[in-house]
Amino acid sequence: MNSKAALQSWLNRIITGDCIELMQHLPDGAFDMAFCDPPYNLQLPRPLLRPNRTVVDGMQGQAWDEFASLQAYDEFTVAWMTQVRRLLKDNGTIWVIGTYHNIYRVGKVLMDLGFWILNDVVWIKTNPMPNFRGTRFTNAQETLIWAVKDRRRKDYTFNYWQMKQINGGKQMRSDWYFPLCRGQERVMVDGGTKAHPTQKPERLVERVILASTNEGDLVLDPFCGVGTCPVVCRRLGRSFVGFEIDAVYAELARERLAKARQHQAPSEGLRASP
Amino acid sequence: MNSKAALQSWLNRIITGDCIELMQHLPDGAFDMAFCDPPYNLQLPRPLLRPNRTVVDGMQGQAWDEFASLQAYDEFTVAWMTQVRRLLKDNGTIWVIGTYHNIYRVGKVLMDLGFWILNDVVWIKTNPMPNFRGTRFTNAQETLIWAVKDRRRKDYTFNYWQMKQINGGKQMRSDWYFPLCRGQERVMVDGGTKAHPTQKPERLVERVILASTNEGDLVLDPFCGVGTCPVVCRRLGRSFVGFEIDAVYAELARERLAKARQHQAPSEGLRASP
DNA sequence: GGTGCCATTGAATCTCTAT
DNA sequence: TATAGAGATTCAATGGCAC
Repeated sequence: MNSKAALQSWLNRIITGDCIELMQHLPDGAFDMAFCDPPYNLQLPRPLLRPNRTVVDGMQGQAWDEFASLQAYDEFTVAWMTQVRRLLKDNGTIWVIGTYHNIYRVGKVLMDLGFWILNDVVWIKTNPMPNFRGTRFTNAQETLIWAVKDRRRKDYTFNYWQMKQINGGKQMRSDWYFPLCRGQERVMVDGGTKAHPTQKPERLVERVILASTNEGDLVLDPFCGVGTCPVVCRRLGRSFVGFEIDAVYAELARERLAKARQHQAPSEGLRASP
Repeated sequence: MNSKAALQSWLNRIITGDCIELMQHLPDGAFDMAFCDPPYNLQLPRPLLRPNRTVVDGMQGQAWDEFASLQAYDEFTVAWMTQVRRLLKDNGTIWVIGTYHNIYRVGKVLMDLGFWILNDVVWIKTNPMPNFRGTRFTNAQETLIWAVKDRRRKDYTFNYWQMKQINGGKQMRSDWYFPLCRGQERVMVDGGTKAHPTQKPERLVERVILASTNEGDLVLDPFCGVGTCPVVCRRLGRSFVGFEIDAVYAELARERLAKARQHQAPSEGLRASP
């Protein structure tokens, strides 16, 4: 199977497997945007207790987030990001999300590979987890880096006016305020436990996609987890290819995707006149 | 002159010169905290010097030149940060402030040198400069990284309760809201032009110092510009050593420092009983 | 149905000391 | 060096349940 056939067969689907390997089957320059939510390499040796002595059900013990060293994490980053870069159009953009555990290393690699940073955006959490021990500041934000593949291309997609409209008529800023993903949106298993420890809120990903893609664009999601980005793409009329190495997450993502509302283009009669 | 004599002679003074060279005259482990506001990779205020004092060619546009520039900036960062690390106590902390132009590279070097990140803090600007061309989001924040020299040392200074009090009784978060440095505080020359392009607001530096030092502590400021950190140190009763390579900035900083209000320890009779 | 109280929980590099 | 026990310590949002 050639690379264009592979793309066709994976279009709007979630594929189980290692994105670094799978991306090698896809053709150069096929994607308009990539949304990347890689493992953060959190390095949590011990469980954390709340003041009432209950255990925080967090990232501790997640094998997929454990790397042998900083160097190993860097090599992993170079491997996946090199493929993502190859798959993007020259005026395509990449979004990467992370915290201080990984974002500085990821951002450095991104610059070294030739990406040109357009903004860094901070997702300010309206309801972050406190620092229970009083040893640091409440860790209240995550960072997203937005960059274009080729510095010389000024024709990357940025829906300035739509962003301005969303922001009440004022230019959209780089600080975005959303709560954590909880409630009905959170994917659950076994009755009442969260399926994925780090599911992102749909509203966050929605703003990313609205800002930097147009209807019909093709989006790459190499670490799609339980499928937040594919679901938002489907709702907003963007095509996508999603990869997820964990078979359980991938299947949950497919089920979620099947239930997601599909985008409806406005009918001819309802369109605004030109 | 030995290193302890050098420290004594520079105490609470602003020294004109290259911090990478000057720091070599100071003794190991003398400082409790370092506040570092290094030049950004882009729009450098002066020709970028490699650690070996050769000038980096400022030509723009060529890929090899961009890479050489990034690499030179990394070398510069390693050079100054290695010295800062040597001068810190093992439980001392470093603060570095930057934007997306440099903070990812600086943060990566910081981790590689063995610093252990405690938080990244975002300074959200309440009055940022808009993006006039409408090609990106308004760049509304800068990033500060706070890290301890030795990961194993848990006894770094963090004035948790004071921060909580400042924040209205709730745990201080990592998102801080301050306006840009303007008005009376902004150092001006020639009647009405800004003396320094990136003068930081005193309130921002004040929170940094209140959070991570105690009265009488010794603070290192290797890039002190027009002297915001020294002024705040003086007002809050912290000692400091400040370096600035630009003689004009350094002199403006000294004049500003001379006018700054000195910290007054509460008199014996006014102190709270133990 | 609405309101109020209580329990639960979240990408977290979260202590100190004795054995 | 690793483990166990004592001890100090949390904010906003959601959901269930009583009234």
